[in-house]
Amino acid sequence: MSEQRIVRPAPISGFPEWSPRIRSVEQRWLDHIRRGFERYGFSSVETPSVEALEVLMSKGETSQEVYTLQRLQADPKDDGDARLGLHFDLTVPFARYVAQHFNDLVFPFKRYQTQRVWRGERPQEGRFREFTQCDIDVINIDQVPMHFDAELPRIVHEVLTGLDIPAWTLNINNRKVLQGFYEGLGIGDPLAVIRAVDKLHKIGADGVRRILVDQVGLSAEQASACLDLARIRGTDASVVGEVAKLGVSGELLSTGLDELGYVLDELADLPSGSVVADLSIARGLDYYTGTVYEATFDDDPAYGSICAGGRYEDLAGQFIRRRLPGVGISIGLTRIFAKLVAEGRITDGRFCPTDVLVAVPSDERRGDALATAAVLRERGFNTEVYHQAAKIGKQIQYASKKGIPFVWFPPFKDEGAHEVKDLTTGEQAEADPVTWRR
RNA sequence: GUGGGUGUAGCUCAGCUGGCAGAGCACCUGGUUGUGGUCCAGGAUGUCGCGGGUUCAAGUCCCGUCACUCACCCCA
Repeated sequence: MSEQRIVRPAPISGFPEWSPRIRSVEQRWLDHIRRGFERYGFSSVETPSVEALEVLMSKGETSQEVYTLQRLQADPKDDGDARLGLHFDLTVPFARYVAQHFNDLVFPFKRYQTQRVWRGERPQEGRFREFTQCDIDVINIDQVPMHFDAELPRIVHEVLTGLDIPAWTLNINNRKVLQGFYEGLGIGDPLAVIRAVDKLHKIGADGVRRILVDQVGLSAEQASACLDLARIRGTDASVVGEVAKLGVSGELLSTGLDELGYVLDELADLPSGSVVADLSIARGLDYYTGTVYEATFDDDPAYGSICAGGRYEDLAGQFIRRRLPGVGISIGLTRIFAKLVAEGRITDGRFCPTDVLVAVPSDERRGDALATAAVLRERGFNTEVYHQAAKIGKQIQYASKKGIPFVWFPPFKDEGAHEVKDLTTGEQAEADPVTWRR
């Protein structure tokens, strides 16, 4: 042992990392999600991990905790580097991307983007500082057809259904309904109400009522009406009628109801209950202006949203003198995956992708082993060669620990035959590398 | 950012009212000559998070600090 001082390795809170066995499953998920997005013709885009701070902050007061980037050797007098921040979502970078590459894109531009994002908040169960989002967005010039508001949840439904995860529900609402309803009630600050109502599932009706009356300054009647709206939930377009029954009217409200009804009708063929209209969800104080989405696990809604998004009127418009509205939705891969990992439900991963380990009985036979491995690889088997001549038992043990299903023995003598051992059954038989089938 | 809890071997933890630092798992070697998983025997491993204080003596008590963790806030 050297005298060298060791740096103790320690986990960094909120920055998850997995063992190879778990990671292999995550990669499978990523492949699956990507295929799901491509089935609908979305293009892939990747943007840098960093954006100029003014881009990240562009939509006014950003509530997100942004990590900034700085060189260790930065000249204190030079504040140039502090102009960069790690992106906290993929929608804002995408809006910038669309504005910047406007001439090279075909509209409506449909893209998917799977990348890590960073938020400097205190980590907790299901809440990370570095995590992966799988985003799909559509941005178009001047207006985005409502078609997409329905297509995105359909894609997400397809993708998530293909993953072995606990039951979940995708809730849908429309900001115009909320805003129009509150305005119809004569409420001056609809955003404050939205923010309060968004907490309904967490603090309950009485808690929300208290905020609405005490902090937002609504009358008891107004607060009651807001709560009546928030209580509405339904699996089909009938919720539109229920909102109408509350007796509030307005142009924005009816536009919102038309949109919400349209989306629900378009999704009517999905299994009942997988997509639910929920007039309480609002998505905090984000940039959404129409449809909003939020999915949670049925048995643990407090775990947080596992999927979220919505329609935004003009995110890209801040970067270009064109009107570029969009609609998008994001799968919180890390949050979903981490829950299953924590519950010990990720059990079918492999430590390595190797199908066959070719044993090396002696240094003289090493060439045979390499040649055999080349043949197997050519035939599509993931093959590794044991790294040194060693006891056969050791080599088998290595394969066994790595979860490699087969160990291949090249002839130990010149006139001998190849043999394969199946580690799951323990059986061993003669085989020919050119014709062998697992 | 605010409040609570916890930091001892690679991992999970034990270590009572201060008195020579432990277990299980994992790891390495062996149980002879070309075969793993079981079993048996043996072995290596620690700035007790870091800094200070009290004491003859601190993993243990006190102060500070950092990290992790839980709740609030907020979100995927």
